[in-house]
Amino acid sequence: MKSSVSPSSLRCSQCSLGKLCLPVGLDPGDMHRLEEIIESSKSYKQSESVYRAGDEFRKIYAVKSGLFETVATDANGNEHIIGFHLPGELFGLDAIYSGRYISTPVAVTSSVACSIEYSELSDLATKLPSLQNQLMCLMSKEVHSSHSGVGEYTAEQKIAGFILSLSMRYQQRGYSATRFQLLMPRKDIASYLSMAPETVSRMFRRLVSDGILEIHQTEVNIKDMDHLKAVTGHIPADRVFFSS
Amino acid sequence: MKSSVSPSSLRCSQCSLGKLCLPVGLDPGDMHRLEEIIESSKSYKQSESVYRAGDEFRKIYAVKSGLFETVATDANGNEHIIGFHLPGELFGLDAIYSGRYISTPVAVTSSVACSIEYSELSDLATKLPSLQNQLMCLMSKEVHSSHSGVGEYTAEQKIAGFILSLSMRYQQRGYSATRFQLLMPRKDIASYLSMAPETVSRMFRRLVSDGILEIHQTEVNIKDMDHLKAVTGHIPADRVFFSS
DNA sequence: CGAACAATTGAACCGATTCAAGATGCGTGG
DNA sequence: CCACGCATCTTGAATCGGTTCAATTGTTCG
Repeated sequence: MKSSVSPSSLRCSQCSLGKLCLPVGLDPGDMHRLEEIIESSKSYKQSESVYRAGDEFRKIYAVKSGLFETVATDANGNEHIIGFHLPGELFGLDAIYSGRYISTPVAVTSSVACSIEYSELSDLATKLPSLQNQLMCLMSKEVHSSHSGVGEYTAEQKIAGFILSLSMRYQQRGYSATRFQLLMPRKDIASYLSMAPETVSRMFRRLVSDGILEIHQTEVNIKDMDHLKAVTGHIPADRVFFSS
Repeated sequence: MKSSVSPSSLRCSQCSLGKLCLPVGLDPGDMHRLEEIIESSKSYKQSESVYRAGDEFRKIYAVKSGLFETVATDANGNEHIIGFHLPGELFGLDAIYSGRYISTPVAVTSSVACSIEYSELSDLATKLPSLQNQLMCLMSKEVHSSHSGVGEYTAEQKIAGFILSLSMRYQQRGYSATRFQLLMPRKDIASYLSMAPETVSRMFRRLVSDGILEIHQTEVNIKDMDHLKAVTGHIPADRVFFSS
């Protein structure tokens, strides 16, 4: 039996999301059926949580505007930021396995998100192979991103990599790659990167004094992208891989 | 439209794999159709690689026996171990997104793996909703595992968590949870945990002198599981989450 | 304007790395 | 079967990066 999905079509070259924050690459008819199961958007005030870790998994969410961060509590009761979710990105996908959400998404600023009942999405994916492929692609990307941060990095490399990751993700969603807002507090960046807030400050200062960045309050301006990439010394989450 | 997939059935309570190293939970007929697309097993000698980072993505692989580790090269040319794959576990899933493998799986000892053409699996999943669900579940588990290691941990916690993770994964596959072989060299454990090989030795020594472990060459014996869990101080990859 | 919180800066401390040396295990050949 | 050589693992001491603690500056908002 010849496969109906060619290898090249497996590649998810365009995972950026339309205004409905869902994968594109579907034909208009399929897209319409997808839109039908998307629930209406909901606004979240600052510090408001979408659901709580431990809640039963039912929906996945897409950020429409603002910023969400996911918080997980470890066995010792310490909270860790395990991810930031920019407009166009999804969260809740990691709950499929256990059937319960493993982290709590919190709105960093006033934000808007929409949701999709996973069981309905799953059903629809059965009927629309291209949607199924998009979903697998999204999940794979998550795995990819999780792994790309692995390794031994200095505090400077982690900060540079963090800024670079935000830059690429904003760019992919159609925003500027060189100017954007750092909406999350320093202590949350610190938690996400597993370092002290003081170190975050010091590394920002170093990157600024090296002429790589400009930072004024929450506003970031990347002055020397090449130099920034050189500092990271690792494979960014969204980097195209090359054969070695 | 009522969903045909109830929320409870979304939970992948039994992700352990049968002798064919693929998800169970399929009815016999479906299982048979799945078996048909599984390619014959292949043996790999020590240090032999299954594919290379950068190769075009076509297949996913399941470990039948032995041990594989995946190696990624960062932008500076440094190699990092980003994962170990025990019998019954899959690798190659992170390549769906980019269409190319991002890491090179290497046999740590003489090992056996089988493969499945992803396009055929993807096609079949369209026809078998339960298979699609199993695939999503597996991917979700990968994301889950990747996140669970996030956070600031001491060298001792990382080593304890590593041993605990292996223990749970071996147990899930029907092996002993307290006695198993540490087939990978210390330097690869060190790379995986982002620490110096010397520190791996020191931490093993500490856990042994605390009466938590016994280690003789590659043989590990967990003497005090509760104490081991207490030392980790984080949420192991396979731990059932609780609401806080 | 002033209070409360967030971010920055400085100095001492600590854990992990690095460098160097010694021990152990293992395959090979005498 | 033992001796040798190589690789891996272990152990010790000095160094370094990041944390911690403490104090200051900056920012936001009632």
